[in-house]
Amino acid sequence: MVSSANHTNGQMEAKEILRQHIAKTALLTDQEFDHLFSHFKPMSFKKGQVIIDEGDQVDHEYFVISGCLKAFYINDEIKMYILQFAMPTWWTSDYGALYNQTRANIRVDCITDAEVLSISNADREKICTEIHQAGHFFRWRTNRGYLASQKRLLSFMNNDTKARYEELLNLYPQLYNLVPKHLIAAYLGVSRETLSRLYNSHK
Amino acid sequence: MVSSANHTNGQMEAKEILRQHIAKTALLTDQEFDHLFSHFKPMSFKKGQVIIDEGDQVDHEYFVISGCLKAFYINDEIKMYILQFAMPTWWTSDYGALYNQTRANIRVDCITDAEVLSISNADREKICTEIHQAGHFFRWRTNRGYLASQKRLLSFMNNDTKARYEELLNLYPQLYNLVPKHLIAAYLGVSRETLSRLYNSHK
DNA sequence: TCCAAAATGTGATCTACATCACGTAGCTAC
DNA sequence: GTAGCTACGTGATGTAGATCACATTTTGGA
Repeated sequence: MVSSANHTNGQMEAKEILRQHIAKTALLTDQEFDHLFSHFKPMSFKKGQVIIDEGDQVDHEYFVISGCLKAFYINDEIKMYILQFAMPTWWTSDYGALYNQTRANIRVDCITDAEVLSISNADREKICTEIHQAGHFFRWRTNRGYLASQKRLLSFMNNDTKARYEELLNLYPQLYNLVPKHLIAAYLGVSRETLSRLYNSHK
Repeated sequence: MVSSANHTNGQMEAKEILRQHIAKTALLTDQEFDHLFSHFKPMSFKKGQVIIDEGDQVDHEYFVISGCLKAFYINDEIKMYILQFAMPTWWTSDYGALYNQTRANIRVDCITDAEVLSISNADREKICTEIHQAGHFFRWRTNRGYLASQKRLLSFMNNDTKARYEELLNLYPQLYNLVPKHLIAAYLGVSRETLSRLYNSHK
């Protein structure tokens, strides 16, 4: 199901990407960062591979190095709603299952081939007690996710589908060519037909 | 604008409410909790009072002891969208403005008379470095807010207005008698007319 | 106690979007 | 190559909810 990334180049790059990502928010010494990084495990996935499935026990969260994942919920085995397109430097998991130690009801899989760094919930908590700045970083990171979710909620209440579609492509221009249109519809919360009509009408 | 709560009874109660709230998630000694609590400032507000206004500088977050606040966004000075009804033991603020040190665009005011405990962003960060379990608590708390927001987003995409209305009243049964209906509509993201028709039709 | 403002109910009409139905193009697998 | 699957386009029709308009009730101040 999962194979470790073993090409040294990829690992070095991943480490640097994580370092720069954290450096934007928290100041860690090289030693502190090395200690933190030692708890992450690099992983490679193929397009379509499932990282978290319905009902799984969830112990890890994932930091995206390359590629694109999706975190999604499926209702009654019929309708799919995408909670997040996880692009490079985003974190993803089923945070409900992870924090409350319940079974997953959010799923995560790969839209493209992807490289990620994984860390267990226990290791993250441990690091946060060992390195204050790491604690600061993770509080900030969770708050950032909260704000993104809140912003999207507002957009949902305030804007129509067309505006939300343009907002999404503005945020992630790569998305248009990267992911099938019906997934974009599942993110916007509209039917694929409506989305199709949307960008074929005014062009 | 703001008056400190000076009735000793109220203060004792507030301290106990916060203690029990934190105890559910983190283990603090009495000394640690006293230290933490010393950074909180009790405040009393009257119904209708504004705690955070558009454009304010935001330095504090608020823990609700009694009463009900609302955190909301107003679009084009016309439409109001309620992000949160802050009931006892909930935390609220404009977390975007608080974390990023930008001006408030989320407002917070009082639906009823209310007692809260306020703490500054700086003090919270300081405490998190001083007391590991406090850091654990605040990471958990932010994650809880994130999950609530995510759940509401899913509900928005998946359910119609009636289902969301029943979901809300199920979560906060007190709300029906406590807040005007047009505020409930502003939380559900529908017009007050639609909400009115909703519960007058099937009764 | 009474008045003005806010909250609520209800009809008529309009519209964005869902749903169903069907057709085509393009991949992938053997 | 071709069978089958997935992605995508597009018409017809139904419906939840927005919006406008106005009546009625409730509430909070002076």
